[in-house]
Amino acid sequence: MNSNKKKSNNSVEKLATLADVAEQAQVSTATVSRCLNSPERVDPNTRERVFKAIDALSYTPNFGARAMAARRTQTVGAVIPTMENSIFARGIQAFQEELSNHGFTLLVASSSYKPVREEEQIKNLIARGAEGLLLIGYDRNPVIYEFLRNRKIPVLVTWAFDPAESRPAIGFNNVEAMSNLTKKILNLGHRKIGFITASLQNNDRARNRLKGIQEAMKKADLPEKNLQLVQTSYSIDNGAKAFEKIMSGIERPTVVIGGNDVLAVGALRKAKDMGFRIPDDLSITGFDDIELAQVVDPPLTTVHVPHRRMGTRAAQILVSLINGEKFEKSEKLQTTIQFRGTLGHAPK
Amino acid sequence: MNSNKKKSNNSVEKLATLADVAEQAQVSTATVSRCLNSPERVDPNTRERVFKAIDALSYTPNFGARAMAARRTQTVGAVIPTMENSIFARGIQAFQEELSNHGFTLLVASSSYKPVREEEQIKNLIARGAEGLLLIGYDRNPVIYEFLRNRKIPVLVTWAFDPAESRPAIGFNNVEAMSNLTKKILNLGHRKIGFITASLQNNDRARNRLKGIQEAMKKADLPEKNLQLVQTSYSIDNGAKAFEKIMSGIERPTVVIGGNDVLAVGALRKAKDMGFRIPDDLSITGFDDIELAQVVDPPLTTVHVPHRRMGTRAAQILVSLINGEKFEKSEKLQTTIQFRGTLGHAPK
DNA sequence: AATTTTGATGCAAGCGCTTTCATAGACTAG
DNA sequence: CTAGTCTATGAAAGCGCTTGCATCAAAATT
Repeated sequence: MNSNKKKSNNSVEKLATLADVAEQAQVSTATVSRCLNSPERVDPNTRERVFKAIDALSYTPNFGARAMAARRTQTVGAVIPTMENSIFARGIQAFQEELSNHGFTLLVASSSYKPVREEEQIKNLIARGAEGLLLIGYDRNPVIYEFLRNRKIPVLVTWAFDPAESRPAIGFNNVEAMSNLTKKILNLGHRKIGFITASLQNNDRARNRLKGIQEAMKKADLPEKNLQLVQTSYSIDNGAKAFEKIMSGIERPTVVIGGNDVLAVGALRKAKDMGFRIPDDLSITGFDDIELAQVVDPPLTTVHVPHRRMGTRAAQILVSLINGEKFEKSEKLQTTIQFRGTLGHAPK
Repeated sequence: MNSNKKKSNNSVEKLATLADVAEQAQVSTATVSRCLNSPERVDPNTRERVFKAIDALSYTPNFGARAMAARRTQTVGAVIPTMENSIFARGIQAFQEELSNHGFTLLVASSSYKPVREEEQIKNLIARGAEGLLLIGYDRNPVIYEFLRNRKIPVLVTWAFDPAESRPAIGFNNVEAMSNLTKKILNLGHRKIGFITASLQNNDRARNRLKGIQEAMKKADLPEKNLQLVQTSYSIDNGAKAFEKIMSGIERPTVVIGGNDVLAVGALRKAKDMGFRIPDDLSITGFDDIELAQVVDPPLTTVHVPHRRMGTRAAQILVSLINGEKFEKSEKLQTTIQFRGTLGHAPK
């Protein structure tokens, strides 16, 4: 009741295509296509025949072909620095959920905090048809922004909000957030601060957090030398090592600020190992408020970031950007300080 | 020196295509294509012209078109239950790294532990041209396996290894791993066990871990009622709630086994809140050995899984499967018990 | 000098879809 | 009964690439 009409296609066992479905259902490919994309435009009887054929052949549309023909992919891309720890996980998850509410699919890639790799991944996502991009932070080669502009790909920056920048963004003001935290810290009598941060290069968020600390310190008339800085990459172990380094100095700080929770937790672990009582002998703070922060002992005082809200809203904005709607104004989310157990008064 | 040869394409500002590059570089599209795919086959001078043109037009190949024409995508897909916590992160990261050593790109999707969603995602990945699939655990609708077999898509199961199953897999034997842990636990004098697990439905890994416990208990002649079971979904809070539930019973266990680290950590937190001294009053164990396990206090005794090795090896196997090499034999990785601070003798 | 080999390139046929435009039939209205 | 309106469908022109085959000039071989 069927078989080789065109070429010898039953010997090689090729995949079913739209055309195969069409043949099986005795309709044109146009009709099959319509069944898939706007079923209401085809007669119920025909439709049923078509879907039967689709099932029979276990046909799946070829995304590439479809994208090419329709010139839309309903896909957006996101490049995040890492999937390894959960800093971005919650936000991205929410982003993805909201995206699928709007009929979009998310493609995620990670850059391992390497600009070159980020560039590759961006191109890769574009090649795969991403119609919009979610990027973390502002810092990147202007050439990339130019490239994206040429291709008219909307870009939304997240995890950061800088009033001085004009491109679309949703996030929080890293300077402000960290400055607020530092003020609290200073109010508790701390005068010497250690700061464990990710590499400041190519990372505006890290730089701005530092800036926040510096501003608060300046406002309190503390000299720069009262701030001890260690750059490392994000991991618990590195946090621990950095902490050791800071504490090996002659001028020990009374509080160690982690550039993020992962670093802070590493510092905390090491601090306990070294016999510090937290927060009596030493205070430690984090940034992000990821799961980790709640389960360490004592629980970590940290800057809470509304990750999920950020992700959800980011999806909405990006979708409207893709739909050509005008971009109004970058959105700033409020961070709050989540007081838990690791921040206390400076020891006498 | 250029402009509208064909159609009015300078008004509408379309994206540069292979043809545009070809025109600009005064060569055929075939040559441009070769420059991209096998540069050694084109004359260096020509090549240079072409690359100049590519730059000038900031051209990026269209992945869909390329995939369609070449019938290969150099892409593999992975569907993991969740990105939210880091259970799969390390393994997937390693998987991805090794994949790119082989020139493949990874597409990740998450199913939120929902079979239906997993099915969708699998189809989606296939539609996007995934040439092979990494899946977590064995349990899924046979129809899906059938579908995949029809399309000749190699599938590799990971995070599990079951000698009774024949399909390609790399992972660890969940029954065995948990049975070993349970033996240790029983050796320490524990007789009443609480087990907090993910839903057993559609989750062979969870079921097998339970089975491991049961087997060990049976071997020690303990009746089934000595095992108290709570099913919940993976999250720290749920772990805490489940713990509370277990402890609200009349017959309190002396040890609580977490189906994974996340659940265990939740239990640990709650246990401390409730005033239990760990491990003196109560023991707690986890499974996976993720970062979390090391930083809680006391650090969690858990089953260590060689995530990275699993990911790397999975990539190698999948690539060879895609290249049509015969599949030899599923690989079993050894888990070990990572003794830390939460497992002790049963209280007198 | 004649022939074969080699290397660089172009031509053109698809790959599997969507979509515009045309057509045919079934109704409705005048 | 004729003209006008819909509705359901099909024909066919691409979408942006790769690749087998053909071509041609230059290099190597006789």
